[in-house]
Amino acid sequence: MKGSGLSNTLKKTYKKLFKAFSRQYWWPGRTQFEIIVGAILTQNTAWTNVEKAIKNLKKAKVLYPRKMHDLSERELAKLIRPAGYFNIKAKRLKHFLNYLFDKYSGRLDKLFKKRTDKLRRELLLVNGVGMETADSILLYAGSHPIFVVDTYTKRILSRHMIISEDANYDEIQDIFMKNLPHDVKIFNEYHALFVKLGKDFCRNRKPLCSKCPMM
DNA sequence: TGCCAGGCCGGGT
DNA sequence: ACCCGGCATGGC
Repeated sequence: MKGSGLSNTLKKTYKKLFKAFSRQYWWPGRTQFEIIVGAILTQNTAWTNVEKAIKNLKKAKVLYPRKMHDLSERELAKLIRPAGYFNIKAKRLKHFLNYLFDKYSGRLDKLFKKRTDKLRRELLLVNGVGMETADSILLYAGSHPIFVVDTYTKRILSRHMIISEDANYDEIQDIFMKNLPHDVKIFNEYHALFVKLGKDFCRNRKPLCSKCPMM
């Protein structure tokens, strides 16, 4: 599919989803730091499990960069247990915090002042932060205009023949970045709508294609 | 009761 | 440049 056709398809799809589901009010988290922590905890994990972990962190009053940085890895792992992969995720959170304190003295406002492309490259150097996590942090915590691609995005687009089965992350992201205005609100809402559609109608186990608003 | 969930890394080919 | 096993809890 070529340029203008694709652009129209993406805009129509957005309108269809927005009409079906309306605003999603993402990211489900208030502070920038909570969003970053959630982005790491939700890696290949159901959000309901992440919520339990976040609740533990709040109850322990460690959902702040300084407090979590001071916490031992073992203690952190214990608190985030319900999110699964708790040992490796505790390491990943620590890696991010080490980076944040080494380079930005623990200040997220400083971190997010960096240019989008430079910051993205930096985030990808943090062990445990891959492309989706980096882009989620950029868009939802930092309000940088970048499109987040996840399994739902891939599954939905490939099932609807808009992309091929084996399209990789960058290719899919490019489709959106090259065919939509670079608008934080649009990128935010679009990805959230894909997740909503994915959860309700496009699970791997139980697809509900007959009722899918895309059809 | 097995399979899956808003990935990513490290080692192998 | 891919491909694969490992990481782990909770819900349906």
